[in-house]
Amino acid sequence: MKQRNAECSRSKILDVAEVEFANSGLFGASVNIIAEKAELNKRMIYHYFDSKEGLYQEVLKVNFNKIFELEKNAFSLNIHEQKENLSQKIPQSIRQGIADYYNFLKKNPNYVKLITREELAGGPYIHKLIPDTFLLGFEKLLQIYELGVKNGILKKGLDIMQIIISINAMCFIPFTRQEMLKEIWGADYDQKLEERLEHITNMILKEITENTHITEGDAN
Amino acid sequence: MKQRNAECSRSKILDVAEVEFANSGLFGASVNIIAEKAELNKRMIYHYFDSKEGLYQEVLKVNFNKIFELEKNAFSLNIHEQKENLSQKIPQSIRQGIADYYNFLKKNPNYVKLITREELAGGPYIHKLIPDTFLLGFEKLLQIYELGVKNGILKKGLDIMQIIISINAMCFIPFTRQEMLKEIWGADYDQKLEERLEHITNMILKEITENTHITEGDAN
Amino acid sequence: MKQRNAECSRSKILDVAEVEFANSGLFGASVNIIAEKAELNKRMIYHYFDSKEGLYQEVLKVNFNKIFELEKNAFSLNIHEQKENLSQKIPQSIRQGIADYYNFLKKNPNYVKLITREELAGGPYIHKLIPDTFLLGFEKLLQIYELGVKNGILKKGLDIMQIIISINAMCFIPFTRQEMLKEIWGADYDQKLEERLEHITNMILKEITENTHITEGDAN
Amino acid sequence: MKQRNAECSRSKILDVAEVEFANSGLFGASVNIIAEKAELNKRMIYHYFDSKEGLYQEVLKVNFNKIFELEKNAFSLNIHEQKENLSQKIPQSIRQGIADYYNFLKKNPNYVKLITREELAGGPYIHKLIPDTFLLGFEKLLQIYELGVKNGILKKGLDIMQIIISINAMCFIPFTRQEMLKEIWGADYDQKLEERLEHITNMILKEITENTHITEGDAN
DNA sequence: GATGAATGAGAATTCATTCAT
DNA sequence: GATGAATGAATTCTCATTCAT
Repeated sequence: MKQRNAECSRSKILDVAEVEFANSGLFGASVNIIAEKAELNKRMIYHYFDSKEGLYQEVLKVNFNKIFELEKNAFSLNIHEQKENLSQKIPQSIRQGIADYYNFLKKNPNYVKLITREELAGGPYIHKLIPDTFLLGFEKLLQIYELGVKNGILKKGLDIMQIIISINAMCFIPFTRQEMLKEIWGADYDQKLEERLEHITNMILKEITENTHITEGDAN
Repeated sequence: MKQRNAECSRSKILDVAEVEFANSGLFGASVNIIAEKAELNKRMIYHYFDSKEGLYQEVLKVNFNKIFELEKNAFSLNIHEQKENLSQKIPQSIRQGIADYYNFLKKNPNYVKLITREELAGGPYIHKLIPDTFLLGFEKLLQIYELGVKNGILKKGLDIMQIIISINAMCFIPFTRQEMLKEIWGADYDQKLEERLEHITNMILKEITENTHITEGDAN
Repeated sequence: MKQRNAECSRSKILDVAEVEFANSGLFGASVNIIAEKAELNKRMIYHYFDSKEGLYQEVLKVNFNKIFELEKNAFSLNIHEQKENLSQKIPQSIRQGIADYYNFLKKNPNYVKLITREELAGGPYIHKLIPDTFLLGFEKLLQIYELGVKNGILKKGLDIMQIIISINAMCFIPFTRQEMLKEIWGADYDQKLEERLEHITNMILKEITENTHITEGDAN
Repeated sequence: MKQRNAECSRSKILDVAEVEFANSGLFGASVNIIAEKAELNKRMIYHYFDSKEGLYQEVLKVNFNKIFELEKNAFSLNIHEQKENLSQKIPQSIRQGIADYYNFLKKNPNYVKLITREELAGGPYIHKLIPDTFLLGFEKLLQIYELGVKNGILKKGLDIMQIIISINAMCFIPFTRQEMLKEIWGADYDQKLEERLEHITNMILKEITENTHITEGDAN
């Protein structure tokens, strides 16, 4: 395991670096500590990633690939389906999309932290690649919204970007403040985290669907 | 005269440091650059604040004082007022409380960034002082909620903490991703920022008030 | 002397660095050793010169300034003097110019070594500043040669650049191979070094003057 | 077949290393770059030469062997030849010796650079092997000089070492400053290089032969 | 014979900090 | 109060070299 396995060494460094960069930032993280925790010689970091910055960028890239992967299946809805189903399928698709996203973040809290840190710094590394990080995972929601409006299922005239921003915000925050919430919620942490998804979904569906459609309550 | 200079130097350092720490973090910020931008000798920083960490803590403290100041007037509602007004006053108070908070963040984006960075790092400096940073500015909302429930104005059984967390999240996010939004929204930035407050308020009131009460639409 | 004297510290570093770079080259020299020998903290090198390379360039600059200073007085000859003196004055001026140059190199063997190292490496630092390092100290010789030819004192049709190159070569070599010659010549080293100037001057004057003019032998 | 490859690898490394050491010095040259340029694995360098230093010494050795080879035929003059020919043969032999040496350097500029770098550093590697690098290629000149003096062809009382040093200097310099001269002389470079040999030879012969003997002009 | 992974020593450089004036 | 010189520890990074395959 430890001996002479390039792929293993490389990914070990990446894993450790992800945690360090997420928790301490590009500057706060130390190459020395990353090497130590990866149980590898410091030199290997430069062997595989050229520089601390190179490693950082690779960590970002790996994380983006994860979300890109998610995006492929996000908000799946066959637009050509029969109309009679839409009033159920559209809210269901939104509900599912938010859940997928939220659960992705729950599994990848470092993704949240890395993105947030990048954004705080003005996004020196991402913004060239990804102009609008809010849309990551939500590209298809724009089409679904239009479809929903056309069929009288979703409210028209909404600024859908504001809604996407709010979804992001509400889904991100338990992971940007993970440490604190773990302490505050204590044993309830896992429970509260699950409830939070329901809370977010309800708020969003209430905001986005026409009042005549019943969208919540049946999920619990 | 000299004393005034001293005061001026001190606050100049604080102002510069706030920006640097907000944008670059405790480790990313450089004492040299802070001194340069403050147009003062590096030595002065140690004179007034003992260390970089000392300066950082003072910056945090200054920012907390601002929000404590806000808190004094937040969600003002004389609980002993006549009951017939409550159905209007409670939503109005909530609306006002969110607006005050949001406008405070708009005026103090560094506050947002500093808190967020602290939380990302696990809050090594704040958590001893402030166990729950979500409550900053929202202590009174808990009481108002209970009053609202007792009077049948607000929905009962809500997890009010989830709602406070969501207010925080939705209000914070335009300032944690300020740079990106400035670029994306361009000339509309100010307009969108104002609209966002309305968006947040509507979502929260819709979530928190009983359906029979009309809470939105009359604010514009 | 050692305490808090910027000028002194700076020049101490320069002096030590000159020796180190001359003997070991830009890459062979060590910042650590330079700091040690200068009895100063390594950090000061970066304080005053930004980088090892910056220090190296400054050392070159200092050495060029020395030769520029020499150049001002080199091959002094008032061209408007009466012609009857020229047959003596021109050879005398050449003799003096070579002697000044040679004695300069004797006093500044590091100059020789630094230039030679630069040239061996293709002159990455000098060539932008000084396209033709052979001419350093010999700019005026070109005019004197023309004057001498016009007055029938110096041979016409000579490639004066080849001669300047040869003067350079013959004057440089005892200092590029200083260590070896010190060992070979032993106690005679100083004596031989003086004789060498005579040897060079004689060869050059023999090459450059018309045969009818007696130019050597009266100098000893 | 494989053995041939081995031989090829070894000499490829040597060739590349010669260039690198000549242009960048022992410290400036990088084992990595040598391996890259030789299109071989770095490990091979250690396989064949044990260490960077070992490789460097081998490069020096190879270059010395070249000049030793030259020396065998240098300044060829059968001392027992009839005296009536000596007045022609001795100058001719000197002329030939210088030309051979000069042309050797022209073909092996790296030899020049390597030796010069060694000397600049105080000759840590050569001086144990070769106490007097000036004599490389000129051992026989000492005997020829004595023969010339005895026969009244060469000036007596000359310090022949100074002359050998000057030959070295004048022959070396176009290759220690090769890059610069290529730029300055441009298209004339090859022409000037040839003329330089004539220039050197004439100066030396003028210096060394009795005035009564005509030594130049008839060689071209 | 050949390769790429791995290493430890040491390089240059930067940092926060303190001293002397 | 203010300044620039000086410091030592730690940082990032590079080097020659060795190991395992």
